[in-house]
Amino acid sequence: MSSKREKRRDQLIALGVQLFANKPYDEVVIEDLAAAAGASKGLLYHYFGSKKAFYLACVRMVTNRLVAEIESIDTDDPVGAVETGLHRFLDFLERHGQVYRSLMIGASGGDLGVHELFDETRGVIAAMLLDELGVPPDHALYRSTARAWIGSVEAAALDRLQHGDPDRDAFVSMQARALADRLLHVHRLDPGAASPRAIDAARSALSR
Amino acid sequence: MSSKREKRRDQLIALGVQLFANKPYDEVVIEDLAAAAGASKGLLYHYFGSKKAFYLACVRMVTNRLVAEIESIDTDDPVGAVETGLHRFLDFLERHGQVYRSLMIGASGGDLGVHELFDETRGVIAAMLLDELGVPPDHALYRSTARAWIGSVEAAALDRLQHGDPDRDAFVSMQARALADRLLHVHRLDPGAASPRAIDAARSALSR
DNA sequence: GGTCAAATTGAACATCGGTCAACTCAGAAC
DNA sequence: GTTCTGAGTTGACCGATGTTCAATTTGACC
Repeated sequence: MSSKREKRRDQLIALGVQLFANKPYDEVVIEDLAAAAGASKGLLYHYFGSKKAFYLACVRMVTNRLVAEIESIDTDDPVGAVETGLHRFLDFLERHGQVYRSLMIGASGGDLGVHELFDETRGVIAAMLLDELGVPPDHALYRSTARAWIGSVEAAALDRLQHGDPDRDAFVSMQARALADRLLHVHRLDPGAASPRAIDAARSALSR
Repeated sequence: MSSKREKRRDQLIALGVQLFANKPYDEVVIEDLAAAAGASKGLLYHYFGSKKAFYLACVRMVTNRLVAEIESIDTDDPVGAVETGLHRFLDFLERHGQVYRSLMIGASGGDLGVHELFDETRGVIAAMLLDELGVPPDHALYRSTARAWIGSVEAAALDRLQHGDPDRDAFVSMQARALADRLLHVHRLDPGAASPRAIDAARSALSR
């Protein structure tokens, strides 16, 4: 249930996302923003308190969308889950790539900066992955592996966005395979940490 | 040979790196910066033209240092080269981690933003890696693989910096192994693209 | 219709990046 | 030795813009 206040907030945020996608942070002037919203400058401060806070709210709107899409994947089949996760990430980038890049690039660091927010998002996704593996979230090797893999997916996806180069299926299969390789390697170092089901899934992903 | 002008420039940059490491971009005021340098505001504009340009110069100073350290690795032994590269990166983060993080986080995007600079740095390192493999730099699968791996190393290293968790040797061996796995997989998809020497090295890295 | 809290405004303020005309001064030119 | 020149340096000033706030409007509820 969204109150009238929340509706207005979301409406302003949606506009902000749109503006910040095309211009970097310090080229977006609050006054223009307010004008575009058909409101006054002061209103934005009433709702958000500061320009930085407003920007953060815009970023959170976008990252939330991504997390929601990944979260809604049903996890009966671990291998399939990873692959659809990758596909959804690519879809997400195709639709919101400009925004994603712009938001990640722009802005500055305060007490809680954009970087922290993106990092938190990666952490949430890593936690979902670890949970899927049946591994406690503080297991050092698996946590490191999850973060490494997520970092690699992000880097390669942005590279792909720029070059258009490895086609979707090749990309997905390469990344899925890389994850399986990494997981099996950690499993060799510390058998028993991950659930057998996850390990079997990794093995089956490699033998294709 | 550094002229007097370049000396002064570097001196100002060194101070900038120090300040930007502790405070985010928009909390560092040019006037304070000038005062700390024992100079006037106008001088900074004489040397750099804008605050953003000054910030970029500071970032470039740091990324150059990293590239130089990686570039100076002798590449007789591919496996050893990768491992020492990883070690140097960890060393670099241990010494300049605060700066690295702060600089990467701070600032906003203009015509040429910080993000572009960091991305360029990753591109340079990826190119060195591809060159080492004897692969043309525009080979899609290998380029994607290189970017993915570099992204994973960066993500995992920052994670390690935060948690202190996987010890150095485990970290290095995991990442080296992950690279070998990825390379061999691409090699299976497109044999003949990479130099046999590199592929042999990857094989030997896996059988340890 | 009255009341009160929330929404909204716009003028005033403060900060800070950027500009510029002037000054200093070391070293080249004569 | 004097003059000239150009770079280094300054600090006062300007304009843009984020932020504050007292005042006004709106709208829901009794």
